[in-house]
Amino acid sequence: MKKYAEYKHFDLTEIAKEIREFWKEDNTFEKSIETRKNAPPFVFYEGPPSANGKPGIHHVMSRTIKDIFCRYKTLCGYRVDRKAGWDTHGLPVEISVEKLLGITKDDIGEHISVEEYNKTCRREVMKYKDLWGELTEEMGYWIDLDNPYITFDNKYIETVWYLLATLHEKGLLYKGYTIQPYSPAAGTGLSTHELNQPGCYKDVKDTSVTAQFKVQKDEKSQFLFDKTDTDIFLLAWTTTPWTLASNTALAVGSGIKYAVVKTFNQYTGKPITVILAKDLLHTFFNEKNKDLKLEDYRKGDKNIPFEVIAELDGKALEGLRYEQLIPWIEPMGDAFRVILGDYVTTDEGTGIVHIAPTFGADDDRVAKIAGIAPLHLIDKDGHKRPMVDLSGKFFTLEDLDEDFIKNYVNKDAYAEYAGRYVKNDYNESLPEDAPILDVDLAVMLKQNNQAFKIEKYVHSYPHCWRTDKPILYYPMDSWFIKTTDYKERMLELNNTINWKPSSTGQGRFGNWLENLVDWNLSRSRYWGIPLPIWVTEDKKEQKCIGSVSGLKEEINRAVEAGVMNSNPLEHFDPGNMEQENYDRIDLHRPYVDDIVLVSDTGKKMFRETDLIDVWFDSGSMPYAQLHYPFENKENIDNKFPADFIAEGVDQTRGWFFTLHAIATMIFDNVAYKNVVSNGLVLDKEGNKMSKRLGNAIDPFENMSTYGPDATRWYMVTNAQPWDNLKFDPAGVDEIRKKFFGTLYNTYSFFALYANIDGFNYEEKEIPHSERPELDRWIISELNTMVRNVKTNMDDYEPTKAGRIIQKFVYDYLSNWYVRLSRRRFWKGEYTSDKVSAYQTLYKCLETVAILMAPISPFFSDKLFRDLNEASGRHHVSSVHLVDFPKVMEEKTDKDLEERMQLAQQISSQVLSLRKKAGIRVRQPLNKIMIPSASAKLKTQLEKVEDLIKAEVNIKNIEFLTESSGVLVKKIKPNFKSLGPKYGKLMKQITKAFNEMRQEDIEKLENEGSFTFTIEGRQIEIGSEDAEIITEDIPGLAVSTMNNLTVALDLTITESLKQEGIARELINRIQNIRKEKGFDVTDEIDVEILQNDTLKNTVANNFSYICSETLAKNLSLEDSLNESQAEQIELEEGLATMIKVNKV
RNA sequence: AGUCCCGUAGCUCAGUCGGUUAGAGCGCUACACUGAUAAUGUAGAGGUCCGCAGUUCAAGUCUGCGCGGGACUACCA
Repeated sequence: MKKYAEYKHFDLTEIAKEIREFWKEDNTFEKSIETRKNAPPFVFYEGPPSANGKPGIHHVMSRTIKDIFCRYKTLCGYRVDRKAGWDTHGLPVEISVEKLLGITKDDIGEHISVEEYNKTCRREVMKYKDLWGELTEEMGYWIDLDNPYITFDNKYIETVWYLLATLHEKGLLYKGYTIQPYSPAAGTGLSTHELNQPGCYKDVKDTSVTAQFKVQKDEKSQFLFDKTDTDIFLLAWTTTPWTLASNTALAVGSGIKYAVVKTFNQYTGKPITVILAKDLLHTFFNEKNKDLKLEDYRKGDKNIPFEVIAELDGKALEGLRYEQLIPWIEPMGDAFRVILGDYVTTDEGTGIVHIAPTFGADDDRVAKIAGIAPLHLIDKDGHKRPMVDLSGKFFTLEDLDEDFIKNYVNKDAYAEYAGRYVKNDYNESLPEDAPILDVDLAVMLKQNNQAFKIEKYVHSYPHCWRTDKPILYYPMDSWFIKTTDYKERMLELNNTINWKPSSTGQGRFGNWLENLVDWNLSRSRYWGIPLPIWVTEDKKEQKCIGSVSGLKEEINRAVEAGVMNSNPLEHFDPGNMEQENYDRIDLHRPYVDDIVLVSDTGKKMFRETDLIDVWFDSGSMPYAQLHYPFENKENIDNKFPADFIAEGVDQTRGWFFTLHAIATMIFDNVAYKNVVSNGLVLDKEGNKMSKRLGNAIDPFENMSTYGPDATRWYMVTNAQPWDNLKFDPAGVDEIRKKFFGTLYNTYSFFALYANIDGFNYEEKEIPHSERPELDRWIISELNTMVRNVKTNMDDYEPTKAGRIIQKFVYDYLSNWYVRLSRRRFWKGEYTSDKVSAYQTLYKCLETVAILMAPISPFFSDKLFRDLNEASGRHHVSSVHLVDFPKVMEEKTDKDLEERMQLAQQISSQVLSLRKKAGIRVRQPLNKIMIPSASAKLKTQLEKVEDLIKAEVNIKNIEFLTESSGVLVKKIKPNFKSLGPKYGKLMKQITKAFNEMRQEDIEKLENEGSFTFTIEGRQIEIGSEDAEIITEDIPGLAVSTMNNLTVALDLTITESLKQEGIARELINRIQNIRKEKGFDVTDEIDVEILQNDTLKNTVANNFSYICSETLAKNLSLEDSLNESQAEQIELEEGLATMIKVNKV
């Protein structure tokens, strides 16, 4: 006969190791997919991690979430394919390689060839692949690591190219510019990543100018001129005066109040009228001067009078036109208009913002929206340029296009400043005391009555980390995807996605979509997917390549045209999908850069040197992992869109977005139907984990200390996935001891007795109706649990599901069912009651094992296999291959659950009363009384009476239904029912309730209604409107909880006393049995040294004592041989000697 | 700066539709039990529900404004 495995000690780490090895041997993961081969698919996408960094504890978090639902859906009968993936491109890899090689970006192509550099990247990016593999295995994350998608693979790149070509065909790819940090000293653009290096932001002292922009007098501005007789100026502040020459607009805030102020220019003494934010008046005008008369002012006076002559909303200023401040160059398009800017504040400056679209990202954005032209120059090559060249100086006239100068440039005015560096830092040859452009411009404005205020201003400004020179925000060429064209559709589709939590979807993600800008695809780096776009030198013709075979054909044409000598893709065999074929080529730089194509008109075409944003790589994974459409074209419907994805909330604008954008633009579909975004894993103090602070948790160490199951269970049940998790190893240990320990104990208990009785689940199921109350109860709770776990798992709420399982195991199964059923397992013959107990407990353990399997895959499998090994109920090797339990609604019984709840509560109350009275539980007591019991309550309690009696060791339960005068009652208003009816009167009604006398309460009880008079109004209350509880029963110990009162009779009669002592005696005998190591089935002889108390006690409880202790003979003796006897004390002052021997 | 999340006992977290005694586990203290024993149970202490204002008969719960922690995005005259 097969036995249930029994263990000496409990070690979760050991269990995990054993099960892990078993899975390998058994191919359990493969089986879990194979056995569902023809089942409906549940599509899951793995967000690719980068193996360039070591995995951390937060990866255990997100992968646990992923694993849970994949395993759960497998149990529910779906086929869940899980392809791993690796993110291999991007800046982090490049930076780490630069560090490794001790080079900078500038060295690439100079001191090290691109070829060699990229080779290093390819190698480095997989540096920690093995470590990731270990983590995956040790934490029990089931994913197919043998066939991963890899973003640097040529097949992967080909699909990405296909997607880009599709976008190009739809006209969604275009070349534009963005304002990016640029270092003129280094001659290179900087990424935000580089800008965030420590020490990049430094305090600098700049000349700041509050400039006066002269309002044009026209129909629109007439209302302003009606109020004053001077010129009217809009005030705008800047810390970079050199950008004023590129100003093309002014922005005001629609919610900001502006003041129109009549005053004088402090430098020229001229009377002027200026407009600025009302809130900022005090920074420009001294409150002390407000009573000065305008007409008393003389040029040169220190105190300048001012008068607010009007106030208006920002909206009223919109559309005003003004004269160009520094009229050197004429813009090509609409300009010099007041527009609304969403980001305008009154924290600093004037509340009116100077807009130079060529030198500010925000400026560029609001100007585009308002249709304002940027100030462009045309250089000798015919290119549009900003006013500053790449070396950081104003363009010289020689470098500009002649026609352009003729038509747009005020040569005389500009000539004075052309060629000047905007920051002296950019020109090493300038002496320290060289004139500063900003200062010269300020002086010029001052003289022209265009400067309202000039001062030095200290602020923090980013510097280039390589040259230490200030950076410039500068327009750089970039390729864009016109995502804005699909904004509405993306929003629409987003509404169909089930976000967990929903706030991330509607809030963070929704808002992001609302404010969508075009996707900047360009990265001027080396290691990444090259942009497959070839352009003629005159920029007039483009080709976007969408496949390797397409590229091969184009090259062949180029070779024919004599543009290329040979075809580097010569050995590539179009149409052959073998990996080997694809490994013959390399689509990375520098090889693609060497490819020159020929245009339809016969011109040479060169590749645009940019790489694409790595986020496009990962966003393409639904298709690229399948090499779609080159392979898997037919079964894409089974793989797209995903039913479920999960990643950290930091991916909202990363992977979640790129998946969504590409799916919307190309497939007009969502990429995923359900998405869980989990929060951060912080240390136990709530700080971010970092290697620097030394507070990072090593996932391997944690899992080997506490076991992966405990780690996973802790992470899932401690906080909702989307809340940040404060990770405390002590909490993991608590889970290990409490949850898994309890479950292990419960199993051990079962195994111990099942093995003794030879229970193998061979008997027929005891019919539900024939099982005892307690069994039917736990089965009811079990089914309720299954239903609730299923509901929550279906709703992607693993935390709630886990907590429900926990509650069942602790409160219902261990603390109540097993504790109350213990006797049934070890007492008596192998009756049907015993079989029922075994079947019931077995069923509970088995079901719990299945329900917890997604969260704690190792322990659950161990538990399941130990059970199944002996019973053979399931013909599968693992818990992960069974079907999720069906809810048997017919076996749930709400009344039963409720009355067991009552039994627990009453037991707890009685135990508490015993405690207070100092009467131990072994001392039987006569009765408890429950007053004011409704008929329902009474029927309910009668069914659990025996349980309560046994649990708290009392003889009887009495129900007091009639209100005999002995009960002292208390009444409380039912706010929920009275509140809506009486509203404001509630305070007085509460008072009236408090003043009710015992007779009043009885009247309400007996007649079902009672009437108050409040403010002359008759208030009739019914029994629904009040809660009546018994506060006290004279002479008895009373406890009230949840409107239920229990009174305990503390009287101990002689016979109760004797019974109590008999129990003590039994207890001592049992102890001795145990001490002596008797088997639980051994029969014994007992001799006791008698005394008067014992004589009656034993006589009156003789058979009870014998049956409890398996005593064949029990005798009272006048003397005992002391050497074989033991001294026992039955209670304070009652001691004797006893001899216990095996028969 | 914007968007989002979080703030309840020493710690980690529940708290339904707003309903008057705010709960659990751990930890701490005291005890009980001893055929689950490296197990189990009971009781006790412990609260400015982050603050202020508002709505309401009634606010931990709803609204507004703050404070603190965190994330993402943008970096600003």
